[in-house]
Amino acid sequence: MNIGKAADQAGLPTKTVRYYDDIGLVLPSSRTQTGYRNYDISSIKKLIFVKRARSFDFSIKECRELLGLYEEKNRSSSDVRKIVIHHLEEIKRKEEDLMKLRIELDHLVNACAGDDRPDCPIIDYLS
Amino acid sequence: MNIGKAADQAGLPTKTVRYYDDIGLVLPSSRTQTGYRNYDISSIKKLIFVKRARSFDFSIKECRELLGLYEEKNRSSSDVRKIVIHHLEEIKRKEEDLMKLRIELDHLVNACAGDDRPDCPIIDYLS
DNA sequence: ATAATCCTTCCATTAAGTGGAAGGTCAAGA
DNA sequence: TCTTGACCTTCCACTTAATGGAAGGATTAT
Repeated sequence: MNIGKAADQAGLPTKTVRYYDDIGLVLPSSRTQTGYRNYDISSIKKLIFVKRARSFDFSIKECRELLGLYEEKNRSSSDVRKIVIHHLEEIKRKEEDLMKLRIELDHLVNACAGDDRPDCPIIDYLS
Repeated sequence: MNIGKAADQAGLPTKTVRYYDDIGLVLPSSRTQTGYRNYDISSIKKLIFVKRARSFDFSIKECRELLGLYEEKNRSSSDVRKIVIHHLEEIKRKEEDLMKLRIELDHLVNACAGDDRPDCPIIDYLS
C-alpha cells in the first residue's frame, strides 16, 4: 500500500506518516524500486497504535516504548503499566496546575469591570 | 543596569531577557557605546510584568498585547478583560481535555494486572 | 598585567509536526 | 504515444519559548 492509502487507513496525515518513518518510529514494510514507501497490514496497525497513543498525549518517546512492548510478545504487563502510570501522574500534575490558573484568572476576570475606563485590577495584579 | 542585574531583579534568566529583546517584547532602555544593554526601572517593570503574565500561561503574543495595554494609559479595561477571558476559555478547554484523559487512563491502569504476564488491556486498547 | 566575570552575537537544539518547492512516477484517456 | 493529473520523493523552512554553547570583546579586581 502506498503512503497515501496507509495514512488514510490510519487516519493520519501523509506528512505525519512520512515523519514517523524519518524518526524511525514506524517504518514502511518496504520500498519500491523507485523509492515509494510500501505499508503492509502490520505497519498500518503500528500507525494506528501510535495514533491512539498520541491521542492519549503520550510523547513520541513513550510511543516508542509502548510500541516496543506492543511488539514484544513476552512482555510483562507491569512494564506497560509503569509507563502509563507515569504518564498519568504527569497529566494529574498538569490538571492541577491548570485548575489553579483557572481559579486565579477567574478571580481576576470577576474583579475587572470590563468597561471603557482604564482602571483594571488585572493589569494592577500583573504589575 | 546591565542585563545580568536586570534579569536578577525580574527573576528571569539572562538568556530570556536577551530573548525578549530579540523578539522586541521588552527592549532595554538604551545601549552603552560598547553594545551593553541598559535596563532602567521602567524596562525592569515590564520584564516583571511579562514574567507574571507568562506564569499565567499567557503566550508571548498575548503578553505583547497585555504589555501594550499596560503602557496605554487610556486603555479600556474591557480590552484587558477580553484577552483574559479568551485565555481563560482556553485553559478551561485544556483542563477538560486533561480530565477526560485522566479518567480514561485511570480505567486502563486499573484494568491492567501489572504483573509479569504479557496480557495487557492497555496494549489491547491501543491496538 | 592579567585573571575572572561580565557582556556580545550567532548557531544549534528542543517537540511534533506542517507547509511548500522542485522534481520523479504512475495510471488513464485521447 | 503523449500528456495530464494525481500521486510520490527529498529537502528546507517555520512553528513556541526559550536554552546551551562557542568565540570573542568589555569591565573589574587583584
